Amino acid sequence: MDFYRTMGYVALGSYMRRLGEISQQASAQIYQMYGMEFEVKWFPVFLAIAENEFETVSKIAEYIGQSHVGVSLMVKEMSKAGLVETQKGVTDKRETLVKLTSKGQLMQLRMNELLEDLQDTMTEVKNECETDVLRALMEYEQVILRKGLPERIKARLKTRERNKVKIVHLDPTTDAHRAAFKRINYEWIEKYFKVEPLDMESLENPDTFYINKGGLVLLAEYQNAIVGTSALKPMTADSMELSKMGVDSNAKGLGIGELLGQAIIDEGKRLGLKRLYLETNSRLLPALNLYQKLGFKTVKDFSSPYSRADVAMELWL
Amino acid sequence: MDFYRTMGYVALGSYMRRLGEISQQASAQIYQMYGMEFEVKWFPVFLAIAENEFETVSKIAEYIGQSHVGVSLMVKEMSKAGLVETQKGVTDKRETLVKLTSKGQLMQLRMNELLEDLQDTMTEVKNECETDVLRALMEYEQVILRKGLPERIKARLKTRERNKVKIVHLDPTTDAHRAAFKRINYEWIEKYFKVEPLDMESLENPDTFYINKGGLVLLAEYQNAIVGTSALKPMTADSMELSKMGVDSNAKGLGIGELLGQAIIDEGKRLGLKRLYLETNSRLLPALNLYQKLGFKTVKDFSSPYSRADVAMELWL
DNA sequence: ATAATTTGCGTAAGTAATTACGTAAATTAA
DNA sequence: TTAATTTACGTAATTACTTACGCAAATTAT
Repeated sequence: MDFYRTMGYVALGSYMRRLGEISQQASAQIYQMYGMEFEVKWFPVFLAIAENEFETVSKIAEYIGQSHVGVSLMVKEMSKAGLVETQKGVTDKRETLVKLTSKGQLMQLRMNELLEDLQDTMTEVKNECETDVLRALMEYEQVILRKGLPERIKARLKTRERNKVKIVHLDPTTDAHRAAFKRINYEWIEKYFKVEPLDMESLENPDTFYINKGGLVLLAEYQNAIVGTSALKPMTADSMELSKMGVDSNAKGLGIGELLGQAIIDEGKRLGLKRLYLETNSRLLPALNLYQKLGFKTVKDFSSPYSRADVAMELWL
Repeated sequence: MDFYRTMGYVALGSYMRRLGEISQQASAQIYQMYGMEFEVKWFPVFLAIAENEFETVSKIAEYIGQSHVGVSLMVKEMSKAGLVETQKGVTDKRETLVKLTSKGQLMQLRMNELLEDLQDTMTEVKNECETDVLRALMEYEQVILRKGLPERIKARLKTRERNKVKIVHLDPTTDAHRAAFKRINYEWIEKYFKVEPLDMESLENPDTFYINKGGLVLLAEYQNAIVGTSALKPMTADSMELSKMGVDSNAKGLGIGELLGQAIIDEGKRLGLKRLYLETNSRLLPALNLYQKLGFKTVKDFSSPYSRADVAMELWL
């Protein structure tokens, strides 16, 4: 068990299972000591039947938290051992009602003796421990029931992956850059709208359309692939238009849009701009939320060369 | 899980196992989230190999506390998945040395990221709990390692069973009594010594030999069977000789000898005796210990009609 | 040096559970 | 009332281990 102890909380699950298995082996020995021909695994099923006579298979299963199949098999075994007997339900003919036989009742008497002694023994163990294991386990169960481990770790995974995203300037001489810029933007435009002539012109020629005019195109690189784009095109001396903001559908959820947006704002500040402007569509809710989060405010009156634009926003730097 | 919680410490083992299983299911989800094609059960084996390159199967098994067969099978699976590779030992040709492949090393990098995040997550969980589960579990393990549950419960079982033993007077008209008196005493006399004429006379006729002379024969009854005997035979007006103290070999360990001895002493007091006397043999160590425990002291000079008698003891009431 | 024992590992079989799936009865919807 | 869905349960297959056992290499005893 040394391994599990050095691994600490990380291997808590395995450690618990292992300790549990050891305890169950001890239980087998104890049953033997008490002269009981009784399998450890029957214990919860047996107690459930002993408590409520004429339980059904599925009620027992639910009560003890095991599958109905497992209960069904165990009832069969216990039946063979002469401890329980079954009969079909009267009102509901699908049910299998289970009750103790007289032999089972004798076993129950012996079991009660064992449980009494075990209770005392466990109290002894408990008193030798500083902390109350059972309480600790029950509390732990409550905590991970409230919010499971996968859910808890998700946020950490996201920030970890987001940190791996690099923002780079589009290099017009790199084919992979040009291809990704086209692919990612055609993807979302075709999904929601129609590709317009201006789209084709800008996506095919990022150099002449953005960069040579004093603007820029930023790309998000993740795992050796380009997964996000955004562009700035000069409007006046101290303002530019943000556009072509797109994230690869396989890379959604990492917050890449936010990274790109923040990088664009930083670039704007670096270039000494006073204002960023953008046009988008009211159907693109995640985009609207992102722009709002970045600090953009809606502009009322505007006209656009794009037919899909029905919302305009600006950000004063 | 309600069942396990209401059962409390009695079902602690099952409860731990169940919680562990739930945690392991969560682990499977987490691996998937991290994009790892990795089975939960590989975890300890994988870490063992990652820590020490070129571990042997049995060293891994010992380290993680599983059977070497299990490790062998998992190494096979992981080998198939391309994570590890094996080679036969050079100095010891029986050994199978295991190390990570380059794919395994990549997996290890990802695993390290996961473990780092999991570490943080578990710290978060730990902080939400009042009591430290891991500490509690480790403490519990220590306590039951020091003295296991079967050992702890044994004493309680013994007193419970001893309380079921009834001491009764031999009834000469009851065949079962006479038969048991003979059987139990012949058993130990034949095992250690030789049956003497006086044995036969007394064992065949407990009425004329003991009871009609003012003495008595006590029997220990347990589970509807006679499992122990002892007799008192008058010597003088206020002293009697204790003899024929025997316990069925199947009922040893319950302390029946002590019960019989104490009952004999009580009878002696009730009859107003001043002294109990007995003869035994120095080879019968458990018997000597019992008599000493009951308060008998060795008598130096004595003569006995039994050839096996080489020790005499007395108790002043 | 030879024999006996121990050690390392793997195959086969067993165990205690599970999930997948099928059947029949009961319940709900149309 | 008929059809669709849900529920109760069992068989079969699967999983994640275990123990039993056997072989071969290494070590120890004679």
